[in-house]
Amino acid sequence: MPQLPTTFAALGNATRLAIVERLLAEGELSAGALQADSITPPAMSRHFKVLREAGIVVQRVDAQRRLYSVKPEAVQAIGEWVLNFREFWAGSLDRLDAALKEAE
Amino acid sequence: MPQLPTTFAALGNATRLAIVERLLAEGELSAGALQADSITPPAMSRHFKVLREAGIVVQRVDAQRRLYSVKPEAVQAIGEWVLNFREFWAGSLDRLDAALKEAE
DNA sequence: TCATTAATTACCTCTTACGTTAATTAACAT
DNA sequence: ATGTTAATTAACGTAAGAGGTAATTAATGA
Repeated sequence: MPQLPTTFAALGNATRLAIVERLLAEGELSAGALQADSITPPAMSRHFKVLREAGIVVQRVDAQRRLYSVKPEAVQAIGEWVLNFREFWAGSLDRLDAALKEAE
Repeated sequence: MPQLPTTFAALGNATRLAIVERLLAEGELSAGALQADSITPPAMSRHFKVLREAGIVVQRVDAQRRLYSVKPEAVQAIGEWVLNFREFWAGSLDRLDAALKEAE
């Protein structure tokens, strides 16, 4: 499991964040379906690699297609990081803790 | 208010994430108090600038000292991003939504 | 005033990130 | 076999990120 800075760094790029958001909203999608027309396929391919290596997405092979989906643990790790500092929120978010635990 | 990719990018560096975590845990601290000995003051200063420009911290001036603290909205924005995709968690995190709203 | 403390800005170096086009690999379909 | 589709790897250029030393600004204190 990669470090949190690595996760944040991977999401710190608008193209990659958009990929992850589409996968979260629509579920598993192929590289082709995720292709943005403002960028070339090789560039997209490298973004997928960054996301894979950061442990944010997993790749599944189906013939020539590469199907991607988000790893729940990655998003959950971010949620838990926020919750780790819930004292900062003056205790108003205590229920988040239980909720995140349930999702495990 | 900066974009989410900018926020993630700012936290995507181990030194800056450590700064933010100390501020969250200990509250307002001066640049000097946050100084890591593995890095020079100028380098730290530039990290503070990145965090300021990303809207993650605010600077307060006290004589020669610069006092930093975390902007709650920034951490909250991350929490809300996670929650925006709560359907992904099979509805088990619905309560997070209410909790984050309370913290506003 | 002059030295000290706190932090930043200027300048330079090196590495990584991100994009492109061209070439390649792999699986299908005819 | 051959062409087509899907995606990646190779090779290359440019820009941004992160670090250092030296110089500078600003406030304090003797």
